[in-house]
Amino acid sequence: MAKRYWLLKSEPDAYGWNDLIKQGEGTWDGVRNHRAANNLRAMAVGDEAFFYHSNEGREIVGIAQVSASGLTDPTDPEGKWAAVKVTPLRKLRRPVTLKTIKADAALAGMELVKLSRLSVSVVTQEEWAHVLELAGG
DNA sequence: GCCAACGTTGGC
DNA sequence: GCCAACGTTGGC
Repeated sequence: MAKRYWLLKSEPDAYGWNDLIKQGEGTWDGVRNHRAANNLRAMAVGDEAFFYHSNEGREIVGIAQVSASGLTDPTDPEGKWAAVKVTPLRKLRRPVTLKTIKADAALAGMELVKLSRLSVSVVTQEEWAHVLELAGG
């Protein structure tokens, strides 16, 4: 299957891009929303994901790559929820803010915009390419 | 700090 | 099974 694209949201206070850089690899767990969990389960190794800072910054700061998929959430005692591992791929030349995304007609349909509380969302190939353009490549 | 959106819970 | 109440998230 072709590579797919995602967006991972995190509060920089709790776990930011710099934390991912520092650790080299991060486990994406603790997701307790069914739609977000479904997205997690759909991820495959090699897929790429925007790393978005919520609350503080409110911008896409970098790109992460899925390094392990289909894991069971280690923070879930019942083992029902999913998790993946990601590694930092690269930082964006220019962060792309939520404001910019909302103001851009080509990105108005993003799951991030439509379901603002979703912590793991889908990014289409077109949206991915467009955000990269805004980021200066 | 406020509030809208959404999910979950619990009474019926 | 419906729906009101409540809690949480996250943008502003």
